[in-house]
Amino acid sequence: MSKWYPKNGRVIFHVDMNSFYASVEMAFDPSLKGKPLAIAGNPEERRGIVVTSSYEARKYGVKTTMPVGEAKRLCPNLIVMRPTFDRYRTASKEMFKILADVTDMVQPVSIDEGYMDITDCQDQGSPPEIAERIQNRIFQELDLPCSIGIAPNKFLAKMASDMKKPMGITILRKRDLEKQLWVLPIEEMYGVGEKTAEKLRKIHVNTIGDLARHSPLELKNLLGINGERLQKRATGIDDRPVDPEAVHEFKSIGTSTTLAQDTTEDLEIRQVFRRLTNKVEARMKNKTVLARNIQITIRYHDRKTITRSRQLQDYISTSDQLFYAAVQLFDEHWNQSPIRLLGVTAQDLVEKNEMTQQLDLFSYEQHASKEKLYKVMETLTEKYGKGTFQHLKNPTDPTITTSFQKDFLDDYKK
DNA sequence: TCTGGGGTCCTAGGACCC
DNA sequence: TCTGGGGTCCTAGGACCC
Repeated sequence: MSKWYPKNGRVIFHVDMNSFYASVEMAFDPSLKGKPLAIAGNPEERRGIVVTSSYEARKYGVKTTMPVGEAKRLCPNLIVMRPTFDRYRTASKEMFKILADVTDMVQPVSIDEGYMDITDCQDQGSPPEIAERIQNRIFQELDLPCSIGIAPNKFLAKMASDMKKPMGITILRKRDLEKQLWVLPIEEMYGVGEKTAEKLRKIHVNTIGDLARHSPLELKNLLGINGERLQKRATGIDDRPVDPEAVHEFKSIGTSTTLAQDTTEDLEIRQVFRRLTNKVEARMKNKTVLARNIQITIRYHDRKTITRSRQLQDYISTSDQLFYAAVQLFDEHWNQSPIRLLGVTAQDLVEKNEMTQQLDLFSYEQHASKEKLYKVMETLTEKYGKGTFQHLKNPTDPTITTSFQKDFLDDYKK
């Protein structure tokens, strides 16, 4: 058994649910099993693209992001369903519960996949045994298929889980890279998309093996830091840890919507922004965060898309605040042509509860009077509400601009 | 039959400071 | 007197992933 757990190394799983949305619908309504099924938006509202399809549908050439019309042409018997996200979220939670029974070292990366570090799970059996138990439990208890990749790091585990689907378990050892990984075409590598593949093909890098063996300097010149990283991964090096906390560390919260019809109507645009900011507010409340930066997205009728963002004076969270900031940006930048999509994203987020604990940032030991500092902070906290000290990293910084900070300096100098 | 919605990370230029 | 170089912040856009 110990041969599975090297002294200087890790054992990483990547658990990947197979055609997740379609599988959840089939578990919910078993009469769908064995039929070509696609989950897609409503074409009437211009959201008609395939999000997920069952393996039966894939046989006909149905693919993710394909317009529903085209999918139906390829597969006339295709059953098309709208997504029911609540079902997927519930199934996802159950799935991660099963993973958590093995170890706390689980990092969800999306609704249907996650990494596990099982290096310290030797008492539970060999990695293939553990993987099989996980796969069986998810299948028997939730009626959902998954594939699991077993490897010494995240990248290889991710590539491994992709090799056998559905219901595969694939072990990818360092010594097997040449046979199992290097033979794959370059666009199948995680992190290589259309643009990068095109560039790599031009310098005759056609497989992952070609990438591993190519001149590092040339790759750096072509792709920058990403070139170095991709090559490292191709040779089997990836030190990223499995981080169970990462899922809580949100960097942005945003929402966007494609309009049923392009519009130039000011009232309608404002109504859309109101809906969007209501949604962002609700999700920010859920996570108890505040934002100091707001970004809007405008997609025009010709699909040209622009983003405009602004750093704010204060941390905000309410729909009103988001709305005013968003509409202001919009009025400054809209070129008057018909709009296809609008979006609002809150960025530069901070945990609300942490805001009251930011006193540390002051280095108030350097100030003449602690008591005075506390008193001023107290007064201003009353005036502005709890959590106002987050952005006050250096109260003596002459460049600070927020109204609160000016007040603080004025009061403190007295 | 035209191409959704949710994210992350990286780059690059300009402003500004020292 | 008309000129270096490093560092950080801000903004816009692009690539990629599910």
